[in-house]
Amino acid sequence: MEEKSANSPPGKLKIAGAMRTLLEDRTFESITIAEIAATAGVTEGLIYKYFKDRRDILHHVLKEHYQQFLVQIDRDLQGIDGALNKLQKIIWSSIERYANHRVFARIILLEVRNSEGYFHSEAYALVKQFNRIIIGIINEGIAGGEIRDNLPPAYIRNAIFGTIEHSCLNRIFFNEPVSTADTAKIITDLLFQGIKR
Amino acid sequence: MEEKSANSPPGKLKIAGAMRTLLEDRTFESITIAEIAATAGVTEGLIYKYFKDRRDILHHVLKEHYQQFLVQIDRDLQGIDGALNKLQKIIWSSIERYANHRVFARIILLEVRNSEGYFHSEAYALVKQFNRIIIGIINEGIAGGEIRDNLPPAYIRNAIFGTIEHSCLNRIFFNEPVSTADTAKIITDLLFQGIKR
DNA sequence: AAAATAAGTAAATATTACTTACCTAATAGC
DNA sequence: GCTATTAGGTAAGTAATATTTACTTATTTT
Repeated sequence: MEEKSANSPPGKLKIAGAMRTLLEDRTFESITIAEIAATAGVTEGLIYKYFKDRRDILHHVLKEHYQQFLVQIDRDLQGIDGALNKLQKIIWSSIERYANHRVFARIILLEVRNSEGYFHSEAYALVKQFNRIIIGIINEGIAGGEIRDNLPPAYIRNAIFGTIEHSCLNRIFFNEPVSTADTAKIITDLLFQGIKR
Repeated sequence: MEEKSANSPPGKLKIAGAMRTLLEDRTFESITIAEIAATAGVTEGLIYKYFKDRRDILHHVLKEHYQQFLVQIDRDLQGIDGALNKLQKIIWSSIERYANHRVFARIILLEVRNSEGYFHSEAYALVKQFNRIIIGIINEGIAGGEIRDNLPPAYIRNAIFGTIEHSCLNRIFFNEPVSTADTAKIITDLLFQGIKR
């Protein structure tokens, strides 16, 4: 049975909400089960009714965020033609997400990749799904002659997301605001044209 | 007094060595103090004589790795003229490091950035030092007309390291071998020329 | 050689993730 | 409409493990 957040029991919603709140300005490692329970207003035991362990809560929160993100990306891409135009929009949308959803950025960029379990989570399945979409667009661009045909698509994807992530990470660490429009423009220009004069 | 690894007490060396060994195929989170002590052949108490806490051992190991890396980079750059040639060599050297020093890659790409303490560590000071070198080379390239003058240097740096890291991360996760030469060639080409046809 | 400091140990304590046994309210089946 | 079953929830434990403390032994310094 698909579990929609709408019909999730109130306790589960409160637990996930508490994790989100606490991640706003704390690292995952520093957040204790006792704190989560207190913030959620439930007992510690209940947490283990809904989640396998502490990390499972994190994966759950990421999954929900990523679902929203994919819905938004899908919408953002509608009506856009051309692989480069689509990539440009994806760059913009991704930066916008990181800039306006610090918790999402924190989790995916810093907190999950260091555990084996993540790669078997539902959240990671969504990441792979997004990846396939990107690779599809890149291949479309190569086939259509918009994108160079002597670069492996996976590297192009790595360049796009590596650059975005590195650019957003520092901002997140030091709580600096990110101008989505400016950042997206610079990164798109850099990746499309290269750095060489 | 500067503490050289040469004159570190044997216990401290064994502890750092144990951490390195265990990180070879385990995540930091999963490594316990008891295990470190057992692997090192010392008692748990001794660990707290030399290190503030568990994470401090990690920072210490990273610092030692990074020191080696900086020495190597310095050597690698000798005799190379031109900003782009230097950047190309730095790309190659960085990939080579990640490819051949999995523990180093693990620590810096996955294990430290999620804790506040890292940004006050000696290891991070070395990272900042390396960053200044890179920005210097980029500025040199802009001044000399080799590199476009309408891209902020920090973004160029982000693109270089973001792309390298993303390209090496997956390989590390899934234990795939990395061909330094091929990877460096592709990334350099991609970043220098851009992805647009 | 005495004093001081560094290296190292063993056992206690403190923290915190996770379990167990239980209660209560809702709900499905007859 | 009564009963069995399950879902939501609690409180008090247990177990794992990071960190401290008080102490012993070796090494240096004067």
